[in-house]
Amino acid sequence: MKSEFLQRVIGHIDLDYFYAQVEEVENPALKERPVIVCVFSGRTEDRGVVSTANYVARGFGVRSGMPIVNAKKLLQGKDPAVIRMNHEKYEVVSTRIMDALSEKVDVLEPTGIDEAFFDVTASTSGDFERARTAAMGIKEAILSTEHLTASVGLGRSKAVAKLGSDLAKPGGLKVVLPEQTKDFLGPLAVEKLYGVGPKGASLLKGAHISTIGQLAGADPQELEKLFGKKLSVYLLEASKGNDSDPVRGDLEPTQFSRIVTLKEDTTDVEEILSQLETGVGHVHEKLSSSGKSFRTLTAIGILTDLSTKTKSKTYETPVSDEESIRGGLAELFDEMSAVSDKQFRRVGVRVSGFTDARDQKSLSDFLQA
DNA sequence: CCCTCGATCAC
DNA sequence: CCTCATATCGAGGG
Repeated sequence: MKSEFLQRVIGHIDLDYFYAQVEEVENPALKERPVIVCVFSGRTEDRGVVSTANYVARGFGVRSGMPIVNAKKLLQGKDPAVIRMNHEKYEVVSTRIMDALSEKVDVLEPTGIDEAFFDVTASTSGDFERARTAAMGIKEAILSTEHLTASVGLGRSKAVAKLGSDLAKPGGLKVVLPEQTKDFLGPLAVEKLYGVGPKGASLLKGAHISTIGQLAGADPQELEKLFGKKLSVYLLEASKGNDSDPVRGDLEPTQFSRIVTLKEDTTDVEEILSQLETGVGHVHEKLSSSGKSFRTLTAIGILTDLSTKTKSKTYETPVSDEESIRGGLAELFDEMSAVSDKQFRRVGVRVSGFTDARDQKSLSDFLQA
């Protein structure tokens, strides 16, 4: 209970250019070369995007999300290493690191395969210098055990910590003391703030808000008109480093999904279901391995113009078998294609509305009814 | 309160 | 030219 009145000490850790760095560790000769780890769509030989590029490749202008073809142009004659993404491999490394990390902090909240928030308020008694030492130890441990570099930010809130690790990249440590928070955040561009993407940034620009400092001084009423209740309140808090969302170590996934790119655009439901079969298997496997059942099934379609259509159904009672997924999807895609005759480019499946053992219907519930 | 759907974010 | 996975919000309808 002693941490009850302490100012929080929050960290954010980000493994640098993770997928590409894992490949470098496995094959150190790659370090001198541009490396791009790619997701191939399977449409044609070279279609797809760059998932992660090492800093050598970034030096030539390559960015993640960039079509592979474009990246290759930028790396013409630069001896690039083009590597197919191997998610399983990165998952193993990530799990090892996250497990070790969870031993070194009070609370760890992974937010992706290569990043996590952590809380060290209690173990440092709220002292940022002790937290700095802990963070250096964490970076050192990852370097010596996995040969990987990471960037870390420390601050009094998640938004501050995240911003810190971002500015510390690659390989650095940024400590924002509570009393420095305002000066640190003030001059930064709003789009740097966690939760502000392209759409939000452009809305803010329209309101003549371009720095986090300006956001902090914005009229709450006006912000609410632009962003709604929840988000406007969050933005205002985060811009002052006062976002209060806690670091949670106990988060369970609430959905599993899989999207595949079709060999070619189509409206044919049979074809869609056939090509989505591996996706169904994947989602079903995730359900099995996590021991979850779901109630809501969603068919996802991404049309030729890249707009997204979804259609979902909720089962009366939780299910987890593959046939409920397959059969449900057939219905949903039939209904979807009946409404619009647009062609699908990518299709997917999502299960959500998990029920855990606590509120699972038990035999006694049935006997009572 | 529950369900459905689209949008946004960020990985 | 344009991958993939997840969480969250708000609107609209019941």
